[in-house]
Amino acid sequence: MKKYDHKSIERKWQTVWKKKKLHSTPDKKKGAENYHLLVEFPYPSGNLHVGHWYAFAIPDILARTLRMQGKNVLYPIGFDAFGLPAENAAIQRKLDPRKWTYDNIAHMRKQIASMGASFDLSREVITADPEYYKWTQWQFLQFFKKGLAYRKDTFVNWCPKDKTVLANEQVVEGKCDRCGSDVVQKKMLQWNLRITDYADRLVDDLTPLNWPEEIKESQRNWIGRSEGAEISFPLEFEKNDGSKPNYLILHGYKSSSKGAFIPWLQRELEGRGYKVQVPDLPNSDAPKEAEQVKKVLDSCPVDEDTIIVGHSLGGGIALRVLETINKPIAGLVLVGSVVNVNFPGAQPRPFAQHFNWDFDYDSIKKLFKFCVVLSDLQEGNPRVPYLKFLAAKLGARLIEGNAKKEHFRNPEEPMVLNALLPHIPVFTTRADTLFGGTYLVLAPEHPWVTLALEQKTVLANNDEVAAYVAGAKKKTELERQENRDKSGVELKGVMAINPASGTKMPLWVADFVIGSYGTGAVFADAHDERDYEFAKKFGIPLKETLEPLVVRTSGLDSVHADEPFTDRPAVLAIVQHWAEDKYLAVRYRPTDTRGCVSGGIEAGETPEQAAIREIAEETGYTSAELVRKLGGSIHCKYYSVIRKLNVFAHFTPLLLKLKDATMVEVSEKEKAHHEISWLTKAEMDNFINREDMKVAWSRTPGDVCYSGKGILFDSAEFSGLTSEEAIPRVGDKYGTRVKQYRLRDWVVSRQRYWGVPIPIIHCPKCGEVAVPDKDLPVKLPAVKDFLPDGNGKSPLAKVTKFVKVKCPQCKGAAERETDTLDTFVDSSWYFLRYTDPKNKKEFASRKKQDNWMPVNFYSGGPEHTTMHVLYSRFWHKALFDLGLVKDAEPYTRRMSHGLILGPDSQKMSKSHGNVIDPDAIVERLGADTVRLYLAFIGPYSEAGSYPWNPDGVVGVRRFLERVWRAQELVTKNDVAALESALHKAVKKVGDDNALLKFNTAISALMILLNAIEKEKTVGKGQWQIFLRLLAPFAPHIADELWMLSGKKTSIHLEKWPQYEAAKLLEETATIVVQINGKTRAQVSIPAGADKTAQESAAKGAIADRLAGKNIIRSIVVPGRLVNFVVSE
RNA sequence: GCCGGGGUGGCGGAAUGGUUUACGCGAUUGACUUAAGAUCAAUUGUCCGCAAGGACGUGUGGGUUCAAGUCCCACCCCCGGCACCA
Repeated sequence: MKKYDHKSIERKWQTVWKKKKLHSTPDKKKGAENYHLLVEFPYPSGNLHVGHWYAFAIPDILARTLRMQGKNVLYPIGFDAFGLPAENAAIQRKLDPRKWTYDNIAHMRKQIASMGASFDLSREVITADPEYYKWTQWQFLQFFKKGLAYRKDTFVNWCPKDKTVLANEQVVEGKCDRCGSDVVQKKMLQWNLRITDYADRLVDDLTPLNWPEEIKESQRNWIGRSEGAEISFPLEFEKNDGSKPNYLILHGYKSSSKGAFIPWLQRELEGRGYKVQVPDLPNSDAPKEAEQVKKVLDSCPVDEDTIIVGHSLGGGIALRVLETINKPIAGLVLVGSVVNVNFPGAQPRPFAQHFNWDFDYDSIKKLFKFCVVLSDLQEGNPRVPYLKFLAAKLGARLIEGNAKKEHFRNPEEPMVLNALLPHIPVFTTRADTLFGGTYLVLAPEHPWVTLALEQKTVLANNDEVAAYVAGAKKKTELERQENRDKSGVELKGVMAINPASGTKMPLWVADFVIGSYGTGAVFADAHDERDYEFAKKFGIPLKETLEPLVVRTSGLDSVHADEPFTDRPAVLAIVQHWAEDKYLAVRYRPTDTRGCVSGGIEAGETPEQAAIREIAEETGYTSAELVRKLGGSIHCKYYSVIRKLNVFAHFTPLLLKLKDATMVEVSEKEKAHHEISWLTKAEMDNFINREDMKVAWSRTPGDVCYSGKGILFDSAEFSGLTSEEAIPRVGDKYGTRVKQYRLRDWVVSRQRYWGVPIPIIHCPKCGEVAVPDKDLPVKLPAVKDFLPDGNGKSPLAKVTKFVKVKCPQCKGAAERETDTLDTFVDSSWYFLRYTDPKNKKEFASRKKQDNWMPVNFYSGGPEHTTMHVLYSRFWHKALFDLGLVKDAEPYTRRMSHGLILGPDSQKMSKSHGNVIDPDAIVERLGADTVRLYLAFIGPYSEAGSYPWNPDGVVGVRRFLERVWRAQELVTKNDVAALESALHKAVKKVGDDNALLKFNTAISALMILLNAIEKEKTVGKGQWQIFLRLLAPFAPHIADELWMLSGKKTSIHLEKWPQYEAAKLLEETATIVVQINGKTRAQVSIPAGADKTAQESAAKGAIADRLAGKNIIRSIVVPGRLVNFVVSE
């Protein structure tokens, strides 16, 4: 027999498989169900590491097993070829990123081939191929046309070193995840995808998916949905003379004081006690500026508290009125203001000649304290850009949104009222504490703060606030996170009104409130730790509106569902020692309740009397005296084991102190129930195991914040409700129910060269125009200089030939978008391309997709379980909504594999010097050994981390050597003694492979080989079954031994062996004999012996031990165990 | 802090409520060998004991059960996600 020569065997079979096209997968195979097994395609970094082996060679075991089991398995691979490293190589080593990438791919293809994996290489996909990215661009454009892709001026993470924008996930603790530089915030126009529109579906659709909870949970956390209410807090400005603002409302062209929203607005304002003037302007159908302005000046008094509101043409009148009277007013609000006839794109209007549009913006600007321009986005050109221009000229706040009816023509237009009545919208998940809200806190970035600071006159302490806001903005995200000491400044001269309680609430600005979450403002109350801490620090009054309610839901005293509650007034008595700094700890034995003395208040008793009585009854101490009451009531629902009913207890928590050790005798019953000890404060913290007692105990040092759920008081009609009941009701009454997400829209713009060009043309006339399908792909041009230009533009911006184009719509001069797409876009749909990789007309035909979608099983690394999986799920849903794919979810099953660590249990890295080079191990021990070792190291189904053990690899190599030698033991006839072991192995390997528990499957193979070696012989048929079990794990040696055993065709075309249930049983069963649950002996009995026989055999084995003892009971588990329960 | 997953020999890990530690590594002893390596055979949870045997043992403490790594309760620790998120 030759030696086991892995090199020649592996080379030989890899060549044979390739030649026979063993692994190219047909779209359909007769009698075989299709199965799409997906692994994350690699980035072509240039070298295959152990992690790649773990990611590719191990799922190959499943692919091969399923194929033998009759499935038509697609196991595809490709390259995620765009990305920063290629560009860095280009910059640092003056290499062409294209060449660098494709050379790496060529090298990695060879390395991948050395694994002996059954990849269908004919379907290989490379994201940097124009044939691929043509469809990335095409899909992006479908999203663009549907409004899912949009450009927005946003604060983005800017890495000053890489000179590029980073996605949130590329910022790790405030630093660039690539170079470690501090990330700064910079405002730039960026392409975004509206993933937030899909947030709800991305969360909800997780529920039915049969994925590990871990992965679903990380997706949910990343999306961070929370449900609550948005509540508005109206603002009131403090004026010395107590005067209020008054309003002057000017209607538009062909309108009147009864037009559009005006009557409604007038009612709303007057209902709030404001004076409102609404003049009817003369000749509204054929207006003249001078005439209308004169009417206003003559009939409408204006003072410094006046807010002038102009709708449409009334906006122009308002400007002229203000310019003419030339004295200070409170504010100016322009609602869909008339477009200046001279503005580019303005339409000719009949009244144009009677108006003069030459305003002195600079002097008008000085006359108002604030100015707001309302713009309805439905109006489009030219109004929307004009209002942008106008707002800039006036230094006004521009509010863009959607009116109820275009051009604010609905009878009710809330946008207008909201702009007139300054108010702060606040998001809360705890509307139940609204009545206790005593102040508001705004983020330093809050738009209202920005507005107030711009006006300068709104805040009495403008400079102080400005300084605080500037300081907060200067801090990086990291600094804000690190410094948890609360800081803040009060906004003086303005108060908010609590819409529920009517309380006046001071406003504060503080950087613990996050500008980008919710509305960037919170209402603060006594039942939130942060608000509590902040209020204590700055001396802001608080108001409690919640008494704790604890419902015991675990343990013997957990409430019984569907049973009524009996109310019970009670005391919780915390008792101090007379001399030491210790407290009386009571353990109530029947329910293992550990805490303090507690008990009901009898009729006619005060809580104090009840406490003193209970202390004496339970513990015997009689000298207790009240120290103080520990805050308000604590409510608790639990099941009373003694009284056998649900109790709703209302505890009065008291602190008492014993004067001395005087005691009376405790009744036997109480003694049996209560275990008494004296514990220090720290010991008490650990001792108490019931939430209600913990709440009482937490109050012993004094005033504390209770942030749990409870029962409302001082909350009008909501008093007496529980938090759960009150949250939706209060929210509905004083606000609207809304959902908030941590997830932000996906910024896909990258100011980099080596990526997919964004197929958009910017035309000065037509705006953002999609590149027509016939011009796709927009090819990435060759460039010489790969450095970003430092202004936030990609190197493409320097390629004039690329940039200068004609607008596809108006044929005028236009410019191309020069940003490229985030590589997460490339990898959001690659698996679809595998189904139809050569299609020139579509990214993949629906028919071909149907063969392989949804993916049956997606195996990947835990590092991709949040972002990549989330992005590709979003992408797929967006395609689904466009009718381009048939499923709303791309992956039926997703699993994360673990991480292979270096031999020192550290992450493999050059700096640690612990990198295992798979090529070297393959050279020395063979690919089969590496595959087998990695499969054996631990369960593939769990994302654990496993250190590489060099001795362990040698161990599995030893196993393969033994397999090799075992071919000498093959004889003609099957060996009966091996049948049971063989069939067990067939079952175990089949079952375990399906669950990805390759480690235990291999152990079953080892057990079988051990049995073969013990018998020193194995039947040829049995041997060939063993080889088929081995084939998925060690495909090369298995095929070689298969051939040596006399077969002519590849083992990988064979069927998976079947096991016979009857043959799983051993001929003799080993029975464990126990006495009182302790193992005392083992007996062998024939398999299938009945219970009685098993029992009597067991008795025989331990006859001496049973002598003189009384067998009360015997438990027989057939084929396994007999347990005799005996008494002495 | 919230959520999720875990905690079993010297190590990686096995274990439908039924012999804890399968399988492998390592270690110890022996055989072969001049020797080493390779290979083969045996031993290998801890403690007590000359032994037979016994006691203990799956993070800690309780509980349910004839029987608990597994089920229930409380707590501790480790890993992962989120985090001044209202």
